Amino acid sequence: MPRRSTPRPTDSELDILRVLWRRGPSTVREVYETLNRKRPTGYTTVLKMLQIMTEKQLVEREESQRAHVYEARLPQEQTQQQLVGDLLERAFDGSAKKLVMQALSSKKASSEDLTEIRELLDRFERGAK
Amino acid sequence: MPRRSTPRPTDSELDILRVLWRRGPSTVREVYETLNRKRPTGYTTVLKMLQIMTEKQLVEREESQRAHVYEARLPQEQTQQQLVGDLLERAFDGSAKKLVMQALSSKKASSEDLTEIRELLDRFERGAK
DNA sequence: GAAGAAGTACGAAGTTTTTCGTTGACAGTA
DNA sequence: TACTGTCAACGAAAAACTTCGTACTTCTTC
Repeated sequence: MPRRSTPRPTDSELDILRVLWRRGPSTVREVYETLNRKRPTGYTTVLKMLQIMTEKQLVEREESQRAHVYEARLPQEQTQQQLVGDLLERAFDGSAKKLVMQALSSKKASSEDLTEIRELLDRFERGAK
Repeated sequence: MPRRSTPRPTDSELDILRVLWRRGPSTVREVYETLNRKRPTGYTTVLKMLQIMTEKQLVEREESQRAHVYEARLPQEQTQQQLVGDLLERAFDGSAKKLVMQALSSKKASSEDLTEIRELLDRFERGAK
């Protein structure tokens, strides 16, 4: 039975997705070399991860070339959406306010960022009140 | 060697922590009964989880009574802080702005919430610029 | 004080996640 | 054609997570 929605990526899977989002479609070797700089990993480890992620539908595989090319199936924003929504339910009892406030105190945002966030707030206030 | 900082709680652990935060210090049975309403679970499963969580220092155990009393070791806010900070690094490349924007679009916050967030923004702007 | 209820501890088994060695296929080259 | 390097596939093993049965202890009540 096919899965309705992609499962939440694990930590390692997210590491790989981040590479794919940044680089775009990539071969195993490319992912491996990018990843290896941050966190020492074996080539076959990355390969296996990508194979598993293909099964889970987290990535898509293009097999026309000898070196298969992998691509994230969902855009970064959609996965972020999923992860935030998930955290919201699991740890914040669905209170977006609390999450936002914790996020803002957790890391300084720049002045420009704060302005952008204000604009977003305005748009929300006006729109879906 | 003692662990410097508590590990990130897993999904099931978070379920239990949420109960403890809501109820305050509780016996296994109390946690079990609260949890069981939402998600069918065996008593010994909850017990085992709490034992493991004690080892991981996620909870503290008071053994003076026959029925041990468990308590979350960290306040909810601190754990939320940890989880948000973690997600921030892992999925948002450290951009609090993006996280906040995704959080706000993920779930409607009330008008009052938006106002509170604005106040927080002001405080940030003024303070740690 | 024996029976039963309620509790903890322990261990085991199933599942998922993570890592990597080995094998065999394929391509380029001397 | 044989050698060398690159690749995917597979399987296995270790670790983490999750669940629960069983055994033993302690308290209560008749």
